Amino acid sequence: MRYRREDVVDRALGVLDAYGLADLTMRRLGAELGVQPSALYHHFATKQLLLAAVADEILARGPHTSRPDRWDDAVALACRDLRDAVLAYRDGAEVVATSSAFGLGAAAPYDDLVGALAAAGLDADLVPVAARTLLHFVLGHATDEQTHLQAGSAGAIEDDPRPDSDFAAGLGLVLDGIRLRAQDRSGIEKRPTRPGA
Amino acid sequence: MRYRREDVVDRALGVLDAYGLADLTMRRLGAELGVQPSALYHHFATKQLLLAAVADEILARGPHTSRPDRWDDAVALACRDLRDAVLAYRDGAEVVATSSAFGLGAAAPYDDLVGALAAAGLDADLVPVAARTLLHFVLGHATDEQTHLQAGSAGAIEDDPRPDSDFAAGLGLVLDGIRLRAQDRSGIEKRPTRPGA
DNA sequence: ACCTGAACACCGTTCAAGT
DNA sequence: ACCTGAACACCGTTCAAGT
Repeated sequence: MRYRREDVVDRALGVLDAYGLADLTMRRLGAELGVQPSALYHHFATKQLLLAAVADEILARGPHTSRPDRWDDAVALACRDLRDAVLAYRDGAEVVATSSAFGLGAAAPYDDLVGALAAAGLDADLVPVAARTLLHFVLGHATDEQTHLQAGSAGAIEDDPRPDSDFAAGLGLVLDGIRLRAQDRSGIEKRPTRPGA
Repeated sequence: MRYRREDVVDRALGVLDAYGLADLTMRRLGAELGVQPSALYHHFATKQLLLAAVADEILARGPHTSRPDRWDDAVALACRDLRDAVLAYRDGAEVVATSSAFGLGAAAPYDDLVGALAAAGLDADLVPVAARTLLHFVLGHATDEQTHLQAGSAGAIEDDPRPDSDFAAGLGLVLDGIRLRAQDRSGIEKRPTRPGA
């Protein structure tokens, strides 16, 4: 059987979701495709590049909500989309975070955020800072969530399941910090930051 | 030669700083100590628990600045201390972040932040949210920095070296978001959030 | 273009046995 | 209490050779 890049990535997603990142090995993936591990190196020079392609595919398969007019709503939705995308696959957050850190893939969310932040009227050198701060929060939060999920199912750790409101609250925190520096600060008056908002 | 837990951790720190996390293997560490790899399992049940002890030691060796009176200064300094601690060892941020995510160690920074945030007069259930948001930012930022550092020295990626001001700017963002929710909001008026502060 | 087969240089972990 | 020696079940990657 002969495969193309996209077939390999598709099967890698399947192995990832079914067995987790630790079991997504070149040998395991080869066996799953009925092929020698060495055959995979015809499609990807290294495992790291395979994982970058997997990360990009996770993001491509995630939701791409149409951006609302208000810049802060657009930023919040970009974060939601990213979160939903990585939570859809087991260990998805870690795969995306690692590829993103190595600069080998997962550039789309950063570009999305920079685009959405452009309308905020921020100081130019604050845009990348804000984008990366949001990225660290979303991916860090999702990684924690998925780590505790499998740790809980393995019975290793006894821990509270962080609710979805936890994400919203943390995002609101960072978003308000950005709003304070934005030219258009209408979001702060419009949305009280005290509980009950 | 016979070793105790602390000797093993100390040598692990040395291997980590000299060769990086990827080369910190049980076999390598055993060789470095002049001992069979299996001997390490007398001190640590798994490699993960060894790494948790390494993470705790990295944090213990880091700075522990005395906390100022203002709650927001105390929070900022706790973040600085954490950052300085993990940056002092190669791949320190990743080691601490991983152990922290697995809940096997590195609990001190979270407790520090919760302690410093207690004086902010936040809604009770916002304190853990704020603490984790800060943790995600500090460790995510430091991990990025260290990843790009070794990627740059390996010549793999060409990337801007993010300056130290980048960290301060991101921290200011999150901190302002917390200040907005604090009972004592004097920090917002006292410290203009626009550039030139 | 895509794959096989075999090899190289490794991993974490277990376990009986030694001192 | 701490370690050895040997094994088990794996890794990522390379490379000549096949079709």
